[in-house]
Amino acid sequence: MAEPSREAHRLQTWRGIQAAAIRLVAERGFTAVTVEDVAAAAGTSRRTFFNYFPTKVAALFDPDPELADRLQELVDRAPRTDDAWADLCWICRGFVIPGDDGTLAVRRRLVGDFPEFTEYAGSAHRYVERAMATWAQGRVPDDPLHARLLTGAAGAALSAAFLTWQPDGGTEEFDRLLDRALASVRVDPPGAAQR
Amino acid sequence: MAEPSREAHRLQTWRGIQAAAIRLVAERGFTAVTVEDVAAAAGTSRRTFFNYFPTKVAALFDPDPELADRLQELVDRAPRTDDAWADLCWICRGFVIPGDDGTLAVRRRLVGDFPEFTEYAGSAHRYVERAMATWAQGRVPDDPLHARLLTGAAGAALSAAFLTWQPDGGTEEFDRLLDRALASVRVDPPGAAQR
DNA sequence: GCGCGACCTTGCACCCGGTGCAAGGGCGTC
DNA sequence: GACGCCCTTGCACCGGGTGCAAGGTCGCGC
Repeated sequence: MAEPSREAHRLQTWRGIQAAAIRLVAERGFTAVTVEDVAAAAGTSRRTFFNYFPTKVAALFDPDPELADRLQELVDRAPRTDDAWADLCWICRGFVIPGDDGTLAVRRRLVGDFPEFTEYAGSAHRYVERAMATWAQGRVPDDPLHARLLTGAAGAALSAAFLTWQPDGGTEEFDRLLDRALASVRVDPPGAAQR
Repeated sequence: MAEPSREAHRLQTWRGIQAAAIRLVAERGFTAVTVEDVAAAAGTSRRTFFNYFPTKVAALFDPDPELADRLQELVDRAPRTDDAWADLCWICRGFVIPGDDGTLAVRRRLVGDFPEFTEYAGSAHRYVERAMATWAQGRVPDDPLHARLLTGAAGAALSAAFLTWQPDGGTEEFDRLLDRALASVRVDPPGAAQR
């Protein structure tokens, strides 16, 4: 209703497809759902599906465009202390909490119900890792090893917390798990003395 | 020559296919080479290719069976101190050095020449991560978060070192890079006090 | 109001990775 | 020498992903 004004309409179909994808996959499992099924359920064509999402997994895990914008802002607002790892942890903590309207739990349940998915869990948050990667590259441009370690370790913490988390109450809340995960990992600059 | 004795013959075709795959991909790039090309170059059929390798990437990155055995031995021989992270680092260091007959460099060059590959670099050493994952699970069975952090962080160190390394002399040797990477990351048990 | 251009949708044809099946051939064994 | 196992291969098929071209719709300037 009202006039969707193109851009709004586009966002609407985007969400329609993602919703359909998540629903169907949650019902039948990833492999048992074809792109065609999803497209049909969303009321569009197969070809249109690929106009919106480059791959089948993307339809499940790509972030809502509005959320993606907020993530970018978050990265831009990140603190810049002497401790790059601490700064990155700050970003990580910010990533999840604000935008969560339950989709995180849905995805976690997906992974739980269909183990085939665990391998996607990594690539799942690829967009997050990409954002962190560019951040790290800008942060320590003269030390690529350090930069890669930072994003890699943060990614490891994120996915460890995500996989350990049980949204239906078996464990602590996700943010607490993530805190613990981040707290038990340290990435020091190459020259620093450890322990 | 001699009588290949079935098992030996099998190993031989396995290596033939992997060699063909690596060679072709190094020449033309991953996407420009089809499974059919590889099979033909290895003197077998497309179908046979899939008898040996489950996926196209696997043909490039699956470890030589003999090497895989050695890796398993390595994991079994791993030390068991109070410091799980240190033990895991020991395993990591052992992973690469012994088996390296240049294939590591070849693969690194592949990734360098065809950026499309960087995303495979992670899954590339998936078998290593799998080995580490089962190790970690046995090592800290009561703390899944910690177990996942261990393998995740180790994986991050491995792939950071791998991606930073330039086999043609631009940087330090791979094992030194890996040492530095492992040294600058710490994973402590959840309860421990940091810093 | 008209017309034009940009964008969006869709169908179609195609490529290629991956799998099940079933037939055929070679090697090892009893 | 015969039987059985494994290995190979072709064939047919599914499904993900892409290029292309036609048609429709929205928005905008005139």
